[in-house]
Amino acid sequence: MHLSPMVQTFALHFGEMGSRWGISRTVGQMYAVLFASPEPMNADQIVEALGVSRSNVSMGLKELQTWNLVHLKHLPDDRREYFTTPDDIWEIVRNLAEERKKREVDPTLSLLRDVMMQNPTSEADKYAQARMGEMHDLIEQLTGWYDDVQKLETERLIALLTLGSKVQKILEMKDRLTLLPGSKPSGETARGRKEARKDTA
Amino acid sequence: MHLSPMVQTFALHFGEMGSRWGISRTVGQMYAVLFASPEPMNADQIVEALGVSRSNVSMGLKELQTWNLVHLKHLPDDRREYFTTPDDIWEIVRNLAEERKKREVDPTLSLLRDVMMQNPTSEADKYAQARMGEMHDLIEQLTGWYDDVQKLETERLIALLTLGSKVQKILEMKDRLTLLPGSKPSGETARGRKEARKDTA
DNA sequence: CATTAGTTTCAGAAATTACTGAAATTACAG
DNA sequence: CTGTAATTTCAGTAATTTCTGAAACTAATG
Repeated sequence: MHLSPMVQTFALHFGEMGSRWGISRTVGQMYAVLFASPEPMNADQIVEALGVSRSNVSMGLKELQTWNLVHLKHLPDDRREYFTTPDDIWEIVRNLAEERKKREVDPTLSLLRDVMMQNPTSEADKYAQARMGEMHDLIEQLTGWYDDVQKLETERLIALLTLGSKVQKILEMKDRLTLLPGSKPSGETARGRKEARKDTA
Repeated sequence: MHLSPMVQTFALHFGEMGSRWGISRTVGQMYAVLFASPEPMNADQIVEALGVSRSNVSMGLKELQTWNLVHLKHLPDDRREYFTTPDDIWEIVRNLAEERKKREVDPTLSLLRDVMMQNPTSEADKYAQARMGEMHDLIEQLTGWYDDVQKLETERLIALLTLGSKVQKILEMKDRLTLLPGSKPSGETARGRKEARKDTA
């Protein structure tokens, strides 16, 4: 590995983490190196940096591209391909979430929906089905929130996260205010959803 | 596999998903079976259900326990150990998140903090360090939100998620109201954070 | 259109991870 | 204690995943 100690530490750790999240160690390291590099890098520079085979880098880059985690660049008077990571780190998180949703969450939801259509052949199956219904609803709840929030610009998203559960306080406050003209309390929407669940189960 | 077609479908899919998230196929299947079972199950029942070796189940159960994903039960007049998954499915998500945070996020934060203390030996390192700083801040932002929200009871959490980005609307509304007495707009906290970032970079 | 730089593919090798059966351990009952 | 049921450990094997080098492909260059 021809890397400064700092980047090396980072790359090794990131590779380790990658391997716990379904990405191979080397691909994780490759991403770390690209992420930390001030300039776009070509495949040979990555080979140089990590001491792995050229073909391995080629495959890794291909994988990173399918995850939308790197951008392809071309430098003038150089026909090699250069790669970078997005400048806005939140974009990275968004792309990652988007891709995992597409690959893992959506198929799971679809399978759970299918199962909900079948009719159970035993008491145990009936229970299993109800349980899967719970899981289906939970995933929908989470992805619904995600879809909603995903659209926000980085600035707004950060504001929302910083707020965290303090929203509750503001909601109460809003309730106190809006209750005056006799409108519905804001907990309503959530409770409505919960009730819907029971019909399905 | 001695399972109803419904649970079998579920278990196979869940095993597949598990393997993409750093859990072995079999452990994923084991969890699916436990999750879908109306009654607590003992190790031999899982062996029976999935057709894997007894020792494999033993190890799998141990792993699930280290993740806090199963509860141990004892039935009267039976000294075998029985296992269940929590009734509240949100508890499962919480435990999972908690454990992953402990194992992956916290060490990463700690490493990033260490790197921030070092002094860079080159321009490239300087950039790398700034980049890691961005990552550090992002993770802290996310885990801060998580820590905050994690404490909420299931009901409240669902309400919050259902609200999603609509909070923004309410914030604006709140701003309009609280601006009257001349107090600060609520975007403040987030923007303050962002500025802090730049000092570090 | 031949040469060459750059990239990808792919079959087999290497490394890692998962699984098994046998032996060891634990923990309870008589 | 002794015997037995339940569980765990672990060394070896099987299966899977990752990685490599050689060959094939692609496309720009003179």
